[in-house]
Amino acid sequence: MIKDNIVPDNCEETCSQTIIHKDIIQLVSEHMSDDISLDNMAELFKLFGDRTRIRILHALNQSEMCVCDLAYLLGMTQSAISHQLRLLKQAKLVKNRKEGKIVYYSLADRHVMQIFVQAFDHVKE
Amino acid sequence: MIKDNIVPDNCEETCSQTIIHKDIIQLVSEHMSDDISLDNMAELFKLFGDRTRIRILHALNQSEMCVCDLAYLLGMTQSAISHQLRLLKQAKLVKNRKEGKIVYYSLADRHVMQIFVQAFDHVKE
DNA sequence: ATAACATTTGAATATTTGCTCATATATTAT
DNA sequence: ATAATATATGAGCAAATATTCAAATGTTAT
Repeated sequence: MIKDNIVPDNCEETCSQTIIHKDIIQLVSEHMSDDISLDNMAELFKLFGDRTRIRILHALNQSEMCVCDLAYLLGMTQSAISHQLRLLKQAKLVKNRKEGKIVYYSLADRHVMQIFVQAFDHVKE
Repeated sequence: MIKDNIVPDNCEETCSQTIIHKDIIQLVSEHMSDDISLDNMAELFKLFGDRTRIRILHALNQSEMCVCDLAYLLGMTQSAISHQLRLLKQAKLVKNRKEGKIVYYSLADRHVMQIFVQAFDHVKE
């Protein structure tokens, strides 16, 4: 789908922003993904972009775990862990099952961990 | 490499945190990556986890661009774009070349965009 | 019933972070 | 030289976010 020209012919006069390369802007804007997709990506990456959450996900990639085991493993309060698990669950990155008073969390989507693994390779240079 | 037991035998007495499954904690802790790697990953994802930066990266994936063209394309001030480009450059996600007074930015590492693409697939469900 | 325990949740706090605004730097044009 | 332009940068502000603390919920044991 080709977008309409986003760069008006008279933009030098009407736009506050300076434009140097009309042609490049026009070309790139035609291939820009819609904002919603990019926003969703940013939201996904935002969840990965936290030390606590990434350690939780990495741990759950090894084994299903309950909240207080995670808290002990990561050296954090159970409340802090619970708050983060809620965010991860909202994003459907983890799921849980209840067994008596204990709640076990696990990864909801193996596919997501592929992103994780690929980033891990990159970080190791 | 097998780590030493991180769960002391007498932990129920000495630890403030309750431990329910010693065996699982021991197992998972043996396979936890070192904190520095996970921290580096979190830092990388943090950079991806912002609407502006992800749009910049997506645009630069189409074509090298200068600062003020990016500003126009994304509808933001040149200063805001410049600040974000600085962060992306620090992380070696983008590089730049100078031609007169114009600075052209481009992706520094095609490999990084693989992470981007994989996440994009996931977001589209 | 009551007590103990695992977890959740809301409010408060502290930190981080993205943008704006003003200014500085660097290059080109006159 | 001076002016104009492209970019960079520092300070300040507002919004977002992670954790703590206290209290609520739900389950099991006595």
